[in-house]
Amino acid sequence: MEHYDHTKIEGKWQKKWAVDDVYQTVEDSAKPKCYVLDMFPYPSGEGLHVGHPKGYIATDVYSRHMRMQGHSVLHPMGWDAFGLPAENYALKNKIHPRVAVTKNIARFKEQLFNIGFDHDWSREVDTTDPAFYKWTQWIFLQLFKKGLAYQSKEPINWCPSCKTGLSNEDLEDTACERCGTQVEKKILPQWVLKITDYAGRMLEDLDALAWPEHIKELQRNWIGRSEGAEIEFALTAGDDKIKVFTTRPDTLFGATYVVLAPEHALLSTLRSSITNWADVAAYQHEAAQKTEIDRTNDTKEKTGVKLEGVSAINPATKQEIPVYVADYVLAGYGTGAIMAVPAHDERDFAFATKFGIAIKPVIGSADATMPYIDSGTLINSAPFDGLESEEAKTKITAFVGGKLTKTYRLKDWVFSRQRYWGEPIPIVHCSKCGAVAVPESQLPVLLPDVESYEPSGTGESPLATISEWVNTTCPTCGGPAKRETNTMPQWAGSSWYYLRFMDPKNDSALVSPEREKYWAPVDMYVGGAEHATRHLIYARFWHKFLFDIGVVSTTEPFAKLQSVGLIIAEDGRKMSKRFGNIINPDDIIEVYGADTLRVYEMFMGPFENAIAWNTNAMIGARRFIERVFRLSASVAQEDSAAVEPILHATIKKVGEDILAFKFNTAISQMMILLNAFEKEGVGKNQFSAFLQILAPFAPHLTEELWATVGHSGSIHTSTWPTFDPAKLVSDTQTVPVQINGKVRATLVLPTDISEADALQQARENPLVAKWLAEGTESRALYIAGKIINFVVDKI
RNA sequence: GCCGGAGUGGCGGAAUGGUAUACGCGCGCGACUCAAAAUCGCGUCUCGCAAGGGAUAAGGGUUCGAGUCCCUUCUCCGGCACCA
Repeated sequence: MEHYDHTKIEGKWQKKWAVDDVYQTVEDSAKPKCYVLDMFPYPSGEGLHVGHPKGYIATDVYSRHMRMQGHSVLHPMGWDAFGLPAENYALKNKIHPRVAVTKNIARFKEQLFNIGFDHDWSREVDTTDPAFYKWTQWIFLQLFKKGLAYQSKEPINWCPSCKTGLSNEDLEDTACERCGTQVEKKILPQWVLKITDYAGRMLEDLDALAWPEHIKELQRNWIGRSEGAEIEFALTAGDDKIKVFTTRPDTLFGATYVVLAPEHALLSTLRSSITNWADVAAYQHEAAQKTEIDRTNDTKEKTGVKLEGVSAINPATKQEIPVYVADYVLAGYGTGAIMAVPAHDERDFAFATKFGIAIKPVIGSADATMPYIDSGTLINSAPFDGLESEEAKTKITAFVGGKLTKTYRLKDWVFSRQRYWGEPIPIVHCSKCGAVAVPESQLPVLLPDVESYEPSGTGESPLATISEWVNTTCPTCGGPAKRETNTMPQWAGSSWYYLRFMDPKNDSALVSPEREKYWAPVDMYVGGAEHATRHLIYARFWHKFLFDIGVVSTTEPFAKLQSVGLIIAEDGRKMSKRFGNIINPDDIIEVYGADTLRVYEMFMGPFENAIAWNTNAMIGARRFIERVFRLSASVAQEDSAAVEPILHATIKKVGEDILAFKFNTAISQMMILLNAFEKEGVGKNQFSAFLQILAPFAPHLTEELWATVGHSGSIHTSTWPTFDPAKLVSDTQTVPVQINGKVRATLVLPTDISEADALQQARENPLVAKWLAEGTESRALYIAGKIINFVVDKI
């Protein structure tokens, strides 16, 4: 028998599959469809390491299985090539991002090709292709027209190293997620997307999604809903009112002061009434200087300034209470103002204690330890005394004319980047007409070539230096105008790319309604959990918007989601060029073969677990592949009766496990089957069925042996074998016998034996009889096919 | 602090409430070989000569029977956090 030459076999089939178009997407309305998608990669300059393909292998196994099960399968691949990673790589290596991206894509593609994936490359998309980003810009215009894209001059997160503004999702605590630099606050004119309008729906619709519970939980935390009330406090000066958000309107009678965030707009409005304005202004200035870290670090020591000359009226008690400005109240949450109830809130308690403000208990008993933060029965709140908190919340809110409301932790999406390598924002600024949408007929607004694409750091994009591009005419009035020079964030293209795969060549719509109806939603989406509060938030937001304007027919983009666990390096650290611990799949494939790599990565452990790469352990996968190859030489014409039950059990289990993403147990079951084949023999039909269920994992080897055994056509377009439930059970089965829960013997019993006969046989077994004789049998039970248990009371 | 998830051999891990440690790696012994590699066979939680006993982070409970369900505690991982 020939030696197993993986290089020859794998190369041969990869070429043939490409030539024969084996994996071309077929839109057959007679078949159920299945859209299987990976989170597409950034084509970085470092190429793929063995960790990247893990998710792609899983979707490959899944999509191959679905194809063999008779589905129309869409399994595409593309490139998320705009954004900081690609641009930083280009800057570092002194080549234009366009050139770098082209080169990197070619490299990635070759690496993916070597692993033998079933991607349909005729549907490849690239977010930096003008034919693609035309539609990214189009979506922005629709958002703009609906008032969901607006300009803001609020301070935003600024990364001094990447020299660009960032969204909340781009942060890792208070540092830039890309480079780890602490972000600063910077006031820059920004385009912001009103994702908060969708917060409620995004939260509510999570419940029905077939996503891992922990991913949904991450999103729930990120969106962060609080239910409470907005209540207005009148002032002793002027007509303005302070609107506060509180989750505890039941404690309103205990509100002994009000706090405004330092950035609160009302402060400057009240300037003329505030007699200690200099102190207040100084405090505002001080707060503005603090970084996010400073501000959140002083969790204990509260600071603030009392507004002199202005007081508020508690709408419940009608008492005059002081107003403070303090930075423990955040401008960006709720209304930027709170009613402070020191008796029932830890922060308010600390502040009131420091500043000598009255503390009035209104829940529980007056002598309880303060602050008492739980719900309870109201006191000191006539006429609401004696009510429970829950009921009081509604009644007190109504009593003072407030309204019950919800507020979210989620912030609007800062959408401008002061960088070169992104989609130009299709807006023209006209001194007469303001911000004007570029007409859709003029899309795409092409990203111009530029001599220096280095970020300026001034808060202006590098595009601002190209005057011939910047200067244009206003689409509305025809007068002189300037183009918007900020670009979109990296997340823009990835927020809708999955739609483009359905209809990648369409030039008149981002996706045709027919194609969309056929393929949507994505049936299985696979990627890292780190995208839970980034890409997956943005994509859901855009999708819901596209649903609202009638572009898509589903309210959610991704019906099912599986998160892939990282492969970490053998040294236990993250695989990174920095640590020099990267393993390149090309090297593994050269020595061990693509099928070995695929089987190993699926066998390593549960798909969601982060597991260290271990080249030693990978030998097991290689041995498995070789044993299958060797076994093919001793396949008999006649089937082996002895392996029938285990063969059918394996067909059943592998099919179920693939659907459940339990690839490790699917492979172990196939190993058990292979062990049985080697021991008991295997017939041609049995071996063929085995090859078919192994085919999604080891497509090259199985394709080769499929032909060797005598089949024509590709195994990958063959029909998945069916299992015969009648063959799952053999005539006899091994049943353990327990005495008081301890196994004392095992019996081989006919499958259809009655309880009485089973117990009888057990009692006659000498090992069992010995134990039964030691006491009085008080109970006996036979769980069919599972176990026999005798309860014996000791004498 | 709040919210998730997880703790099983030397390692990755398996186990609809029903023989804990499948499958694989590693290790040991043997066969083949002049020898080695590869391959194949046997063994491999722990105490014990054995009969038996003990062990799924710790402790309790439910059950004929618990890794699995319930309660308490500990540890690790992830998220959120001056969010009113």
